[in-house]
Amino acid sequence: MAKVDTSLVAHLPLFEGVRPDDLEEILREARSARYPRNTAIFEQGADAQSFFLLLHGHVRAAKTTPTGEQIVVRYVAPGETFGLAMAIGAPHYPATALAVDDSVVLIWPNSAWPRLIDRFPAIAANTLQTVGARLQESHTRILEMSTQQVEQRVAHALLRLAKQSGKKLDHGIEIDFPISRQDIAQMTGTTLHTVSRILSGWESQGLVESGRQRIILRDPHGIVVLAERTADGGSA
Amino acid sequence: MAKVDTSLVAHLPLFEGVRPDDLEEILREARSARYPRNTAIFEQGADAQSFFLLLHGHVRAAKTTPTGEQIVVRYVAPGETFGLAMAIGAPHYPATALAVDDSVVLIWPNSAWPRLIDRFPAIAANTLQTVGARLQESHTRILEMSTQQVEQRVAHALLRLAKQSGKKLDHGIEIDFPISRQDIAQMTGTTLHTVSRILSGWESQGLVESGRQRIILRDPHGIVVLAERTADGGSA
DNA sequence: CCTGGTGTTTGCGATAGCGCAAAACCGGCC
DNA sequence: GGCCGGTTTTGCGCTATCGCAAACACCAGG
Repeated sequence: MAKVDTSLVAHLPLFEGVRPDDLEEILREARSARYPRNTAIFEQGADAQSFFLLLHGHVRAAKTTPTGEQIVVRYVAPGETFGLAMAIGAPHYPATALAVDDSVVLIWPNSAWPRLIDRFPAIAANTLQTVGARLQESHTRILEMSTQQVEQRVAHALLRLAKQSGKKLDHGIEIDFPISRQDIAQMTGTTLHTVSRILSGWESQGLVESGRQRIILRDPHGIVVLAERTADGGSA
Repeated sequence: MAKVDTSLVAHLPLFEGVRPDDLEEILREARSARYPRNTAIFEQGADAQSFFLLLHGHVRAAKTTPTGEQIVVRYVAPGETFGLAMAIGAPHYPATALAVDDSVVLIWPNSAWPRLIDRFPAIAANTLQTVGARLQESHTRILEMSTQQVEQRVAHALLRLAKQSGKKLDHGIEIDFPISRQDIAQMTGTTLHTVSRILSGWESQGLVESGRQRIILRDPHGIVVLAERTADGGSA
């Protein structure tokens, strides 16, 4: 197994405040693995045995109900951790992680966690911050679902994706991994049909350009405007 | 200011793994305060200067949109922490905290936080667990809002409240603080009108008994059944 | 080049729940 | 004991969005 260069990960929030030689020790406890597109990294409900740091690619974390409906909890971008079940005291993974693109991850056994935070308290503090940030995002999402209509929610979702994983183009921003109408529906609490209708509408207004599992924001600012619309159409 | 007896708080999750004499030192850094019913403890957007531990009473954390709509993020029960903005790296409180009942809290200045987690790493770990638990709850809530209809969401909300803050009665469980239809609407992403209709319906079926800011679950099991209903009425 | 399969578009009816409005209720305060 | 303000109840029309169904488009593989 190839050794991971510390310089690749030293700047990540997770390791802020960790000394370089400590970092080397930390990385020695991890192994790396590659997951091809559309393979599962772990399944919801499985015993949580490891936690992960995404190096390359994109991972979708999704939760499934007993009746089979799914929601997307989040998309993981390179540099972010996921599968932190142990850190937050859960014995099982609360969601399923799927590589939506060929992905490379670092994997630590859960048994390493107590030792890590004991020796490097900064890691606990950093993790607390990122989990806290995710909590805030969740609350924002709940707020949106409670108070906004579908079109605005979709707009917000796309803007967040563009910010997190957007590739700047000559004219516009492309979301940098395969994402379907269904995925967006599962992020915003609606159906793929409604998402499709909305995107079609936006496309005819030149706001976006999209196709099979591919979305380009041609007019990000226009989408921001949509996202912030109060609710009254405003079409004089 | 009266000194806080360590035995009152020693068993709380926050202090798990902290030695009794350390605990005393920790408590010395806090002051306590009393907030009468319906007074604000802090406002959304204000500089986060302190974090809190609720000793008695009940606190509602709510988020407001720019346009004035509100959602209830959670109800804080005695023994729980709130206002952890600093711990999660936020310079401002992301929500407003209101004492919904006469409440007593311990208050630490944020400046104490770095020192605390430095000297007592268990506190960081414990906080990570509770924040993680809240994150999971948020995800569950998002899942519910995405996949269930209003009646089921209200059922789930009441059950959670009953579990967290229910007072056992001879026959039924009473939610132990004043809560209005509007509050429940803001927890479930609906309107007070719809909540009122639902509770009226349940009342006529003997499932609940309720009045002004007061709810008693007379048949908790019946509500569980409702909460788990797939969606098809089933009235054949 | 053809074919299968997944993802997308679109039409059309059905409806859960909203939004507004008005009335009834309730509890505490003066 | 009566008044006042917040809370709750209820009616009624409306509409955003779902749900189903069918037709399409596109990519990958053979």
